[in-house]
Amino acid sequence: MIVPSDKPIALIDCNNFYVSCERVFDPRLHGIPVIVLSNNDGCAVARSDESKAIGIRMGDPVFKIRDLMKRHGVVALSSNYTLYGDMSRRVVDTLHDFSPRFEVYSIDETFVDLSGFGSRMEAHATAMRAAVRRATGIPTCVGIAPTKTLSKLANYAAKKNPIFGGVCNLMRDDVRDYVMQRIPVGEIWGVGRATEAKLIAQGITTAAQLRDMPLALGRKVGTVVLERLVAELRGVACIDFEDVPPQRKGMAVTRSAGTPMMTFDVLAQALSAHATRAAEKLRQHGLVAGTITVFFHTNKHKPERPQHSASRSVRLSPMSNNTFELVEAAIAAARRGWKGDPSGNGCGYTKAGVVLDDLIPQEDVPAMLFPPERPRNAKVMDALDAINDRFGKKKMVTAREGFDKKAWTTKADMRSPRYTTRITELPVIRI
DNA sequence: TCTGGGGTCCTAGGACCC
DNA sequence: TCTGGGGTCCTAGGACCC
Repeated sequence: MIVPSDKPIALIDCNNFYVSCERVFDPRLHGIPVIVLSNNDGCAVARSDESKAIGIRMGDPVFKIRDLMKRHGVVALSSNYTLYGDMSRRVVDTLHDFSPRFEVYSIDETFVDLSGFGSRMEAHATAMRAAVRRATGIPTCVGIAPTKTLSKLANYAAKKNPIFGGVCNLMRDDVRDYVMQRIPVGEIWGVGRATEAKLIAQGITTAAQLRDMPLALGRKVGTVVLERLVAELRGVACIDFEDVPPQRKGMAVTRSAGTPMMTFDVLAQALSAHATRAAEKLRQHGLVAGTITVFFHTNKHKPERPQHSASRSVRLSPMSNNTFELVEAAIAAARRGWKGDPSGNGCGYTKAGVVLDDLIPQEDVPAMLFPPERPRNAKVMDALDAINDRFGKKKMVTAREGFDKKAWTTKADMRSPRYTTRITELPVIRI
């Protein structure tokens, strides 16, 4: 017998997180439309309320909204992940005081177990918001409900409707039903464009209607995922609370190029840089990879130009997190996928990446009967990491990557200072 | 001129085995 | 002329998330 859950789960979600981070350090950004751009300064990935109000949508490409931005004086900033990552850590640190059990779900959202707070849970959530605001300057909203999907829904309501005062509690059936009848099905966590279209075709347009859909029909229209989602909307918890992060399965470093990469050398430089970064990430997490895949492709938004895309994988044996081994493997794989004209020029690749799979903790690597000679051992990697840690990223790189990056590096022309993590970029106050 | 990056999960279908 | 069935594993691709 499956019974609905009565354990309250809170979702605390930072409002317009990237923009809010920027505003903490530059108060001039308050009250005006601000957007934060994706890598390569391509699209808007975060918008202030003012930017949303003038019609800028999530993911809008900058070149398409240039007029709108000019008309309304929109301030656009390149993304500054160093800053956002550090601010995110500070937000989570604050939450430690509010529950022994929480799950950091993304850079700006955390699920918090509020079991045991009884009738005080709303007051507790309000105190949590105030504490985060005080400690970091970041505004948040909280949704409370018996399942993760419903707490996402509650959070959405808290953000949309000021009547809730930033905390929406959907533990009560009547409030929950009221809210669910008013939320469009496409806004539900787990319903994307494709599923939304299928549901609307079935006449299902609200969260309440999706909740009342027969489970079997849910499975037929979608998959087991949609069936589970329907159950979650009924208050049956199907998605586990992961307070211990699961072992990650893959890892990727991919970038768009500032200008198309025409020659194999330039592509190899970019892929070397990505493989180098990927190896660093592996070592930071104490992992090794069993498979490396490289891919590169031309600009899909320009179908009138010649198109080409390639993806090649290599097994790493022995498994590795060694920069030199990964760079070598990446280039060998790229050579197999490379397509150039007779003069040696390629198609102008605009994006390339390195993907690592079959990750396991370094200490779990199976021993080999006949291990190959590996002169570039862990000590060299330690030294490499120590130098780049002390003197700054990319101070020491492989010759394959080199220091001349103009041909492929990503654009980030409007990045704010790394206020909290670089001593040279501290904010300065003049009195 | 200019369109992000890094993840997870599920399914279908082919290869392979007995 | 007739030519199985059931299981597992792997991969590619789709959908979704932030």
